[in-house]
Amino acid sequence: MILRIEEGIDIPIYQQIRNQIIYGISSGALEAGEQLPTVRALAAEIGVNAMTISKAYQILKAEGYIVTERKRGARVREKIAGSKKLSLTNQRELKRIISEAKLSGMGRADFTRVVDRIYEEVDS
Amino acid sequence: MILRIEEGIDIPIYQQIRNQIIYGISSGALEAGEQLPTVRALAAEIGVNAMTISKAYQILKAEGYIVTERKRGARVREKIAGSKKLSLTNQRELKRIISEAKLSGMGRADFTRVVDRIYEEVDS
Amino acid sequence: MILRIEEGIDIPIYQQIRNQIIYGISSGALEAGEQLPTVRALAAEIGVNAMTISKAYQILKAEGYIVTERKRGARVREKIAGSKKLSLTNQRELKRIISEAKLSGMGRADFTRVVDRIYEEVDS
Amino acid sequence: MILRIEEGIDIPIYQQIRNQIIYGISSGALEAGEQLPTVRALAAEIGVNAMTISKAYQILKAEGYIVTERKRGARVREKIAGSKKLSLTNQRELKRIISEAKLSGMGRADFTRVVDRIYEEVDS
DNA sequence: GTGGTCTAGACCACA
DNA sequence: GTGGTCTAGACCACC
Repeated sequence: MILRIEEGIDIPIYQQIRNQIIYGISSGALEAGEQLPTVRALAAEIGVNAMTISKAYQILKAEGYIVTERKRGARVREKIAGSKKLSLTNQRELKRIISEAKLSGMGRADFTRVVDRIYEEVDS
Repeated sequence: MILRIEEGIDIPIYQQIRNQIIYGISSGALEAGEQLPTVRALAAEIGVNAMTISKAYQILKAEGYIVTERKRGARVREKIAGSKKLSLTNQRELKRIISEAKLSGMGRADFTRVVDRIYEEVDS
Repeated sequence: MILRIEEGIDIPIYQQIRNQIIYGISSGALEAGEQLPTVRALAAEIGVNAMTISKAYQILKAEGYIVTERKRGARVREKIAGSKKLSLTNQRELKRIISEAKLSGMGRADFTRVVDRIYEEVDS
Repeated sequence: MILRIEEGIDIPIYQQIRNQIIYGISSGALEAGEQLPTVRALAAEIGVNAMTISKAYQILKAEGYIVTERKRGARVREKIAGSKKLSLTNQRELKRIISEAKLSGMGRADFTRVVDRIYEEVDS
């Protein structure tokens, strides 16, 4: 599991970390119950402050994706609660993306093809 | 064509305006070549600073969605460049959304159903 | 609206601030839409670091009690979403409190009396 | 009397043990004068460090819920001091919970209903 | 001038 | 040795 942080982009580092870990869980690269790197270790590895990692972990914890315990560190949650719905924020984002896709000339079939490709990537 | 600015949400106002205009073009509410309100008129209408509108228009122009001419103001571009591809940013966002959807228990069919619903909304 | 931070207690400062603001909203001391102190002003007033206040505001924002905007600062949300249920955490806490109350000799009526008293305090 | 330690929750293990024993006494599962398991036995049973159990017992002793005697181990106290009042800490917690309940749209009757339900659970 | 992000330190409770 | 909290600074985007 390798995290890559992009610099020339305006997504906060802690969000990028949060997103990458979600990719990892979703794709199976991180298994249920699997141990995550310690805050300090991950901070050293990607060269950021420990608080930045801590913030990412706290978000993931608040969202129900991981659990953290004092002595044991952070682990992927065994059972992640499934609402089976997109958040309002994600619905809004998806609408924006689809609007832009349509303006770029992509039809519904083209878009679905992209979705399928990503699904396979994530659905290893 | 009515612009609705949501407050209590983290998207900058100029981005919201940019997005809404894209929805408008995508859905046909704004036609190719159609005149957009002047910066000052739109600023007055939705009660924000003129600089904010100006910034939104500049972005839309840089992205190739509108053209601005001296004295005549801004118009929707006649032929919007069709790359038929998602931008890297949008691909990344879509991947994030799909990852979260999958973790929430949505299968590929569930997701495609949401896409279809939004497509119809935008494609009205 | 005065915030009082207690020191000899192991509740994190940002939590205490979060709680006090919730008391304020619940009791009506803080009205819907009312402006909260700026992060820096409140930090100076109670003598803590600005990040500590910021963290409290972010929690309140994530919980849907307040909204924050770049230029306008933080305000009490106009319509606070009502689940009409206690969180699991609060149910667990309430169970613990009731157990301890019972062991101290309080009957159900005694406990209800305390609840009523607090309700009036909060329900000004 | 079975102790269940929940993981993925922010309450320290020694506190969870302390709370569960209080539930037990309150509900009658543990009777006055009843012998508690030895520190080592309980530690082995639920798979935690003996120090953790010891800390829980020390707290319960300091709070007056149990007594410890040389050689004989720990027992539930015969007569638990009945102040018939909530501790200041519990009053504060209850106030917080009621404030949150009220903001979630629960009226006093709704809250009392929850209290009643828990009372029956604890009062079995 | 606002909230948001980030750093480089520090101390603490838990186990 | 872990995550959690806190400080005192700094810079940034937004408006």
